[in-house]
Amino acid sequence: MLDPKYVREHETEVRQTLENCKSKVNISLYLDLDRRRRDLTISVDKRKERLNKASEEMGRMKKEGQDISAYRGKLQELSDEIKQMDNEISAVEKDFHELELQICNLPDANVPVGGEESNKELRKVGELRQFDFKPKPHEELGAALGILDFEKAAKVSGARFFSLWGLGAKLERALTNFMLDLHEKQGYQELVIPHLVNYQSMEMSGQFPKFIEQAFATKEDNLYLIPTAEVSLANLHRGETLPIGSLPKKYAAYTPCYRREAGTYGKDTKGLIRLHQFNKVEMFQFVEPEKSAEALELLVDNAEEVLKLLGLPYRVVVLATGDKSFSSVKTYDLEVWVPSQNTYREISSCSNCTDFQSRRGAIKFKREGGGKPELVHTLNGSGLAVGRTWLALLENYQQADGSVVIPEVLRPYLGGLDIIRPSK
RNA sequence: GGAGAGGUGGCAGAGUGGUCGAAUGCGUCUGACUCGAAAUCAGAUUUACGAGCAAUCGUAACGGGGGUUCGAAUCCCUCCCUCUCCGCCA
Repeated sequence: MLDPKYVREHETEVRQTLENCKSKVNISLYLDLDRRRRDLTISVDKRKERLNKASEEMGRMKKEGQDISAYRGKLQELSDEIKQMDNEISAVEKDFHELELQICNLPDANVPVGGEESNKELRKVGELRQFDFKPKPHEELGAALGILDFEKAAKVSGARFFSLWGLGAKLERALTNFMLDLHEKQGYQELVIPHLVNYQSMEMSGQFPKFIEQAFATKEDNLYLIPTAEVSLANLHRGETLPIGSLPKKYAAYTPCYRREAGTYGKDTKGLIRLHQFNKVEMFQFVEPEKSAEALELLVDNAEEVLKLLGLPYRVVVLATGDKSFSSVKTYDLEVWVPSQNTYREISSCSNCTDFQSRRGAIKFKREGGGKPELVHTLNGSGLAVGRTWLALLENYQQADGSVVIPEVLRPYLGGLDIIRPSK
């Protein structure tokens, strides 16, 4: 959510930046509703003042023992008028709020303008391995190794679900533990948090109302399965004023993520790339406003560290205005090399949401010398999507015979195992 | 799932129709006293929106929403949440 005052005072700039995001929000209507809301408030407040004064007077008279029965009902008309105006204001505010929820965060000035095609690669890290055989896709490798099975998962749940077996499951757990341990060293507190959240939480983090069709929902309880731990983490401090000394707050949590993937029929139908349920380790930060830009760079660094230690080649991309996340001012994607597809695929997304989420969730802090509470800035980043890490590892570390070498850093998490071989 | 209790300011805790945005205590901050500190004394101490250059003023908020009334923290309806006991359960 944007600051209405800011939109009011920077109309031209807001219009331009939203245009760059291909946001179709009617800013004229927004400003008009904002104006009406304020005009109505001014005139109803004047009436309320009159009513309050008169009511107080009656209270005083009654206390002095005077008979006020003659006045009873005299203020009815004014009271009714106020009620009517309040209703009108509510209606205007409802429209305004509905509109304001559709506006994405304004992109940072140095974010490239345009759609997906304008995303800008910043750097490539790690050597691409030269295979002396044709690298197999992970779904083939996994199936042959007996550690990955989509058919059985489909029997249980349907398309876009997976199951891991034996060392495959252990590898998933090893990766998760490795990531969480690393993030702890990087200063993140490990949390376990709800996977089912209420509407308000989805709205606060920016999922709703725009992406409501992408969420799995429970019919009876009005709860939603999280598409990312970001939702739960962002909402932990909703409505709180955090002590300045407690910032920055850095959290890491491992959760499954659930996505309906509506509108992606036919895309990435094979393998672990796109699923209704996958595991992810997520990092989240609450920071002081002036520190969020730098915090984003460090956050990306923290995510990159996982890939570096695992020895997986990747590249860093800054997303263009039309491709960045709805709530963010700037988003970096980390893309891991997938040999069988001969391309890089997203494995982490790191965003600075500035005060966009904290405004929706009223998350504030107070500065040292006192003063008004200010909104904190929030940042989120995957560290990493575990399933995609699993597949990248299989593909990048495969050998001609179909076995997979385990990177050094992961071996302690697998009881010293150095290679996954086909079971006989 | 059954029965009951309760949700008030940073915390504790009064307040059952009328100057109640809210007693009191604790905490916090400022000042006095002190070489300094403790103790003591005095004062201050919510947030949002709006008007104003500003001082300031207005409105709203006692879990959320609705109702009764000139007037609601207080009465009524409804939803949510928390706690206790019983049952069930990983």
